[in-house]
Amino acid sequence: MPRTGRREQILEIASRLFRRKGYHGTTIRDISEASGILSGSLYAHIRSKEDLLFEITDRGAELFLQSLRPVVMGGGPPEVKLKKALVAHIRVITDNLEAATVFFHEWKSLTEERRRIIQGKRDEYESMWARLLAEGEEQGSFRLSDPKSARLLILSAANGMYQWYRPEGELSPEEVAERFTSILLSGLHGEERGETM
Amino acid sequence: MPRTGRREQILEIASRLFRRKGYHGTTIRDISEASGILSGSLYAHIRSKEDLLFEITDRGAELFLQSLRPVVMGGGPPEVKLKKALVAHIRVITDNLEAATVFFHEWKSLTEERRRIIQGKRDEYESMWARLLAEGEEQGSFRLSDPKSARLLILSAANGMYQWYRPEGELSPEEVAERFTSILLSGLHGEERGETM
DNA sequence: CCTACCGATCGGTAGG
DNA sequence: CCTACCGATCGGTAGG
Repeated sequence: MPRTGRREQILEIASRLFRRKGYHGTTIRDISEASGILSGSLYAHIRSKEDLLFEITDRGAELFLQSLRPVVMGGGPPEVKLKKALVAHIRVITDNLEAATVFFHEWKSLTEERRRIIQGKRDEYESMWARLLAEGEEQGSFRLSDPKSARLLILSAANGMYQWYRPEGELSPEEVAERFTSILLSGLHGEERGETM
Repeated sequence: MPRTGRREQILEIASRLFRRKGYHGTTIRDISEASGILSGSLYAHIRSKEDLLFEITDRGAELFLQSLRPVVMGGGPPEVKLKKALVAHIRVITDNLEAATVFFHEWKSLTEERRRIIQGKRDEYESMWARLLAEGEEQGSFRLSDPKSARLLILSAANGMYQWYRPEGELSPEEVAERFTSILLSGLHGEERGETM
């Protein structure tokens, strides 16, 4: 009978390897060596290599959704919600750097059916951001000449974080979110400082 | 003797496949079938599969560098240069969607020595953007409380375009660049409209 | 979770 | 550019 947490350990190791070498660039034997379980024995814990990719990717999607949902549903001024959303997004990335990277980078390697599941969750996440921006516009906080461009710019900037954020860097997730919010709200022409958000 | 353009044709096909399935997810036989050349015969044109990845990636890097260089070197107000830089960046992506995607997505699959070459060109590109922003700050056009965060936000947004830009979409590269510039300069609080840039 | 293994496929080559 | 092929490795399984 499998020791408790063994499967979690395999998922963590797979996340790390998929992040570094990609899904197709990682072999079952790589995972075997890194986990100290012979490759054939891995199949006592998993059904297939793709199962690992799906589970990592799907958990990642859920983390993003679950952390953004209360922000979008909650109240407060749009500026505050924007910052909270960015904090939530960055927190998911910084707390799950491997899984988040695999989520962004490798989900297209899933086969049809499972890729569609992830695609659905990505769409849901994107539409939550769209709602947040639309609300800001309705309330007069944001003036967006083109909401779609604004959404794409913000999401690209937020999604790109997994490529450069280092937990050991000088800025905390909250500080990065604060600076991004400042630039996004006021632009390069004149950032506001010392906002009490 | 190889027909003229045969090698180019192979590179184009490889770009398309690497974009869709990733480098490790694409086999020599995939390229063989798509190009109508038997897999063994491909090696009359290339030395290795990795050669293809490197050539695609390196050409992509050069396209980005060569299109940004005249903008950074040239004169004009920082706002105009920012927009020109975004136009140049988007143009490279839209005119070379496959190669640009491979450049962003697959360069880490290169082996040590060649990955370092690409890394160097990426650093060079990033530092050109840094110079552009620093110049804007020196001239009083931009007020950046944190230049590094600003650079990362802008580059992430610009780099993310390969993931969503569709040539057949409603916005031309210039129009996307204009909207991005507007948001980046003035922020969501108040975009300027009808600027004569 | 191990031993022992399988058929399929991989990138690449020899000889024309 | 084709024919014919190679050794290595792949994801996965049978039987304990």
